[in-house]
Amino acid sequence: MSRSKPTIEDVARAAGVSRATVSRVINNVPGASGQLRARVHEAVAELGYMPNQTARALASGRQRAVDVVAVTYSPATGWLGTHPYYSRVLAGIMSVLEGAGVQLRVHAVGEAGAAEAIDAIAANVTVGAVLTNITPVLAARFHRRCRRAISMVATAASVPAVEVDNVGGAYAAVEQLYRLGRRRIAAIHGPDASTCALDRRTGYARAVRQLGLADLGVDGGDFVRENGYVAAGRLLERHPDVDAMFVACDLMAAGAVQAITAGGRRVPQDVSVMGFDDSLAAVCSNPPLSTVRVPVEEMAAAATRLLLDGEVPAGYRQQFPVELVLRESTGQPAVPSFL
Amino acid sequence: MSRSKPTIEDVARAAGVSRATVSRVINNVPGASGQLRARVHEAVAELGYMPNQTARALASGRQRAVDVVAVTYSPATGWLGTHPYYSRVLAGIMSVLEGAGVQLRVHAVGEAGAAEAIDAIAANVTVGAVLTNITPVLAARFHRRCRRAISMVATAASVPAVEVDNVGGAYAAVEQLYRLGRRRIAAIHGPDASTCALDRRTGYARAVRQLGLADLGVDGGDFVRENGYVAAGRLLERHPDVDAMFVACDLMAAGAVQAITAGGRRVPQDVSVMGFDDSLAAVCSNPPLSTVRVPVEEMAAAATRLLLDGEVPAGYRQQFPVELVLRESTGQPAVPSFL
DNA sequence: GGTTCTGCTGAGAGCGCTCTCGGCCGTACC
DNA sequence: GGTACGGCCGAGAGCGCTCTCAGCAGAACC
Repeated sequence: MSRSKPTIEDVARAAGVSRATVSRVINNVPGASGQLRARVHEAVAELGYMPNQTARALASGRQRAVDVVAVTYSPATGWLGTHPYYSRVLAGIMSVLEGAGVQLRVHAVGEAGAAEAIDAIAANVTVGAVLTNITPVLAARFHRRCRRAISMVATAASVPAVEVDNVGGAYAAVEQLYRLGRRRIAAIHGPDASTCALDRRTGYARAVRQLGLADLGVDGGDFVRENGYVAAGRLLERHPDVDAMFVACDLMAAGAVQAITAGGRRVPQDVSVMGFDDSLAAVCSNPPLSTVRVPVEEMAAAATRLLLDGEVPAGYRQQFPVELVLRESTGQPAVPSFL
Repeated sequence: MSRSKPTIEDVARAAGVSRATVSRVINNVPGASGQLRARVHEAVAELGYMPNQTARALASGRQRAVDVVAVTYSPATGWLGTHPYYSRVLAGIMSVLEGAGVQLRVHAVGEAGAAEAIDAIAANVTVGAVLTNITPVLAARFHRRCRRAISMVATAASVPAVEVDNVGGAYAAVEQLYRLGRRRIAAIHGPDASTCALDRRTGYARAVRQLGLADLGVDGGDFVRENGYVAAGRLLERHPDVDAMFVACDLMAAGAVQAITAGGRRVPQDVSVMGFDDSLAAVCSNPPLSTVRVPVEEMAAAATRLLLDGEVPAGYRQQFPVELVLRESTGQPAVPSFL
């Protein structure tokens, strides 16, 4: 006891009461007189006692932790360091967890051995899990093992999800470029593996068809800036008359802006650029990016709240609105929108 | 048993062995014959058994989790969502934890009640804690409660830390601008509460003095882009002949670039800009930022490895090198450095 | 005074696992 | 044959806590 941390037993002995009473006091449940309460509090303070959360979790059967599961497909360094999306997810979850006495656990799952890792995580879920960047197959597997889960994008039909109208957002983005007088509106698409990317591609295709424009879409590949840079360069080479680009995510759009200006064209005068997400990359770009705002933080917060409220019904869906955010990359607004 | 998850007891019964044997098999420790091993594995597979990590942690006395503690001083939304630094810390930790069977727990601690929160976290540390953005007082408190801790910046003398030569980095940055022919080198400083910011300020001051230049430093405030934008605007107004800016962090530098170009000047021709950190903001800016690279991921990874190796000696320091990364914001390199 | 009721309190049985310890058996050696 | 030894295996004691349940006062009522 002198060396290791004091346990509830030590407190009980010091206060001259039973473990049960100490437990009642520190958990603030009724059934202990004011007198004993004071004695216990005194002993707690004196010993510097802090309850062992692990033991508490085991005994009560409920640990309070939300798990974030991110599947990483790229090499290794991946996900968190490189894409602002994940930070936003964590920030959204955190905002709900603060003060709720619930921990946040982060799991990165490599592609190899993903199934086993998923199983292990699912088996140890407590409050619930927020699934990020997960394939439908893995999502379904997780949900089969553990119902307390919700995905940040629509995946397998059974898996609860918060989602956003990617098709409509992309459509609105193209429409906005059209409204600004652009007629050669190209697109840089994201990876086919991402349903978000596919939906945004669909929205673009639908819009250009509806507006009677040429489909100038190219594959950009993964959601990283470099790909946006390369794709934009290729695009300008192939179609020098392009006057606008709709890019599948802000990070790629930031790369596209760099490529466009590096090639001697001006943004937005010669080529307007529209991103998607409204992430840090959008406001760090120069000029700042007009973009389709995806309320990632709000979505993650909502998902977390659902988990805290209990099991989420299978197949549950909550749709969030997207919103056009106009900054300078599509034409000078009256006042810079970011001040 | 039919409803709830199978326990080790169920597996033991199914395999016709004792709990101890099952434990030996699933933990892959010697002392079980190949025959029983097979039986147990079979039973595990059949029941879909997954060990309860909480019980395992309690029994063995060692849970395997690294805690990241971030103190948030700003309003609420704060830290993770807005500054790339934290993502990099998490990414660095993750890279070490992957496959080590160690969890990552994230704790955001508000300014109010920080002391209590710190105590609670310290009492439940297992592998150790990585302290981020913490004040010396809180860091010392944490370290007093729990030795298995390491800070991402040098704080109280007793608290182990990984650190970087901010003074030298700032000095080198200014020197580089000088070497490029700049003579009116301004600075946008970070918040006084940050020791990093103070050190970078010192490095700047020392450099301009040494080089015989005017000290054109202004306070930018917190490490956010908006502050960089505003400060750069103010700077250009006050000193229209400024031909370079050394900015305390990339995020602010990205804002500064926006303000400079919005004011009709060109980067780097009219004003060179040098950031600090080499974060996502540096490569998303346009033109991409020359910056002082702080190897945050490597530092976080090293800190994590130290914790995994055991208790870190009080007062431990590990210095990491900074490195000038030259991109276009200080003059066109031969080839774009980011391709 | 006897009964019932209520409110505190502590004993003790777990939660699901790890890990020590001792028993048992088979082999080796004298 | 007797002893020593080493490899397997299971019994059982925890890990630090929660929570039920029974006991025991003291108050209230007839």
